[in-house]
Amino acid sequence: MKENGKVTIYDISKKLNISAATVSRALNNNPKISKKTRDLVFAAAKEMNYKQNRLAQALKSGKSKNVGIIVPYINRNFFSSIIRGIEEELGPHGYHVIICQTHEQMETEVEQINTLLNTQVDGIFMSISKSTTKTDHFKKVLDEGKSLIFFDRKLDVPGVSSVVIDDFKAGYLATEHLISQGCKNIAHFAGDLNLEIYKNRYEGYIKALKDHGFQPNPDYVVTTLSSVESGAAAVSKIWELNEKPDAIFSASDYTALGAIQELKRIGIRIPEDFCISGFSNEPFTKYMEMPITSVDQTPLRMGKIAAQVFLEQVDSPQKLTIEKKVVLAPELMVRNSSDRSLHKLAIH
Amino acid sequence: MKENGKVTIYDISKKLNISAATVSRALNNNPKISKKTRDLVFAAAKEMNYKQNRLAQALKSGKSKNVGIIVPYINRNFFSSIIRGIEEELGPHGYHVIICQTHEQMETEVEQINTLLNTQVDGIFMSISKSTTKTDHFKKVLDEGKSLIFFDRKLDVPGVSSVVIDDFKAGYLATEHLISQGCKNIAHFAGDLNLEIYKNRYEGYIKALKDHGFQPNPDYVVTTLSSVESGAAAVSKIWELNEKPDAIFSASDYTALGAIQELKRIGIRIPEDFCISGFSNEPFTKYMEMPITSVDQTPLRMGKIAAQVFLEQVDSPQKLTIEKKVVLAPELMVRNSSDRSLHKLAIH
DNA sequence: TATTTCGCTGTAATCGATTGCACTAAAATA
DNA sequence: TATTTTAGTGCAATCGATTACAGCGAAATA
Repeated sequence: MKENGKVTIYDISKKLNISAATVSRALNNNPKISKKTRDLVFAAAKEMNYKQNRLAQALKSGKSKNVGIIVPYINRNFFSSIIRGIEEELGPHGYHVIICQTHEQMETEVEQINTLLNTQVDGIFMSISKSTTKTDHFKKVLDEGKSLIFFDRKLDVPGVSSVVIDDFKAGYLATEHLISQGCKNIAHFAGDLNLEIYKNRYEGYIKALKDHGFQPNPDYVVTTLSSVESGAAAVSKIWELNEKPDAIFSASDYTALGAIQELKRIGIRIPEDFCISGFSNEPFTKYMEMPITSVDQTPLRMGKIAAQVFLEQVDSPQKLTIEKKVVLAPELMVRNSSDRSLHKLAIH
Repeated sequence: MKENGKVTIYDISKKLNISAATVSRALNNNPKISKKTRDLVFAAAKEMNYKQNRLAQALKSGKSKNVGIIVPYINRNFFSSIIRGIEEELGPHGYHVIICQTHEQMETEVEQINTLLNTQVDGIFMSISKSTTKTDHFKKVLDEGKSLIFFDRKLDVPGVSSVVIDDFKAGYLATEHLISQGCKNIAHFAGDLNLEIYKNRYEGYIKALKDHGFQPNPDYVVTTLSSVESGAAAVSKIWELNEKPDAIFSASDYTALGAIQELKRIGIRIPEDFCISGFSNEPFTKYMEMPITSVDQTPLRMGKIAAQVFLEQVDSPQKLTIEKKVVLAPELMVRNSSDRSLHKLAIH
């Protein structure tokens, strides 16, 4: 009960007339300490309102029991859900999570990694920024003997584990679903193709078309930003084509929404005349009056699995040689924006 | 460049044949160190890839440059936006944010506070859980000389600062707006009235009614959970009344959405026959085909201001005596679900 | 020339907890 | 009774950085 509320093992040791070493051992339930002493120490610790100083422990042990999580923006549903998953899996193991944002800047990403390393985190989880091209800063993490785990957006770096969904398959499934609904001219609203995830979605789309005997049409592929406005603009663009599409597989729910709004505005009926699938299963997709078909990326699960990979690695002595790549299955949530079966029933 | 990549000031001091103290001073730009030595040290530090150990600094200085943020759930738009605001304001000052969840359990909240204190955070930001009734754990934080700042959901605890929006005013504004649209029988879908925020919204609602000559009707107040289902159920409930309401001020966007869905299902026209306002300005409210009127809580701003309050306190020596209470103005976002002016124009 | 001042650097303690090694007294064994 | 074992503790170094205090050589002053 000192002024600043800082009670240390030395305070306890003085009070009980024993050494600080004994207090430390007693608190850690070291079997070499007699039950009598241990009980005394615990009683005194409680009475004096002793709190262990995790900083001191961390300095001594070299393990801070903190991990860093780096994402472009915290307040995106996808990322905050992953963070939640990691926190919930790691919390019970005594870890705290430190959150950083990159704002999609590689420069900031490098900086964040450096400060996290300075803080002695035991590992780093991250989704790379859109502008990330170099990998030196990732290697630094490995050089320090800490594990690095990519989730969703990744780069191939030796020694770095990753947890992603199968974006290729997701693109394939969504496109195949649109085909199954009778769509013949399927457009794709792509994301930044420099990112692996968007490239894979695109390729899944292409493959599905080919597998079902459709010739991919480059005019049907529009690169968009993940925004409602961008989706509406992209619709205007493809609407200038002679042979207009009758479906869109969008790599983003926001562009899908913008597309739907624009299509309705120009009088297109969905899903009768036009089918749409988005991506990410953003909360709003299921709340719409016309719920939007989308691909669920199971972010909570993704976070939990990333955390499990981390835990395996910290416990293992040869952690750096293990490089675990987990690929999760995406789940297509079929909803009204692309589901003609409901509609047909209504017609009958 | 040792095995584990740990370079300390001692390594630099050995290499340059000077003392570690000099290295430390040089790195900290202590003016007592000659420029020559300083340059040598910086060069060596860079060459050896030296990284300061923030744990050691923290232990020595008593300042970890970490703050804790405790929220019920990370992946709620409102909370993740606040976290973002805090991170963006504190990051440039060298702070890291550690995130914890309570899952609305007071027990967990107490635990999280304890582990954060053990980790020697310099301050704690939090929104209390629904089940929080005691305040002992908050006092502990103050006893340790650290600042505690509530945002949104708070309790009155001496010495604890807070940043909230004026929920009373928000409730008043929303209700008054509904009145201005010609609604005569306005219901309220309330949240957990044990929480100050929901109580204030309710009271703002009551006051607005009275101020405009309406007699509050207890039958029109339904306590709901913040979910779509709960909103639909609440509509069913008020629809059993003889005199049915013609508007709802809902303390949650989710219940507002559920209400809209249910009202549409039973054939009520919105906003012609019925007006609705939600609360929180969840992202989906503006994306709906019938965008939902809602109260914006400006979470980003709230987070930034909370961070500013913290910064003022850590810099001030008598921080514990200052107890700052910031009340932000809410912003009513009027949208189609309650805006009859648009509708009238259409009729003309 | 003798003394004071100043600029720069080193010594050692400190933050709080942990742990290898040494030590003592009591118990077990010869 | 003499000796070994064992249980229980203490001493002191350590993790890495900071900082009060002391010290030393060179320049400035008397």
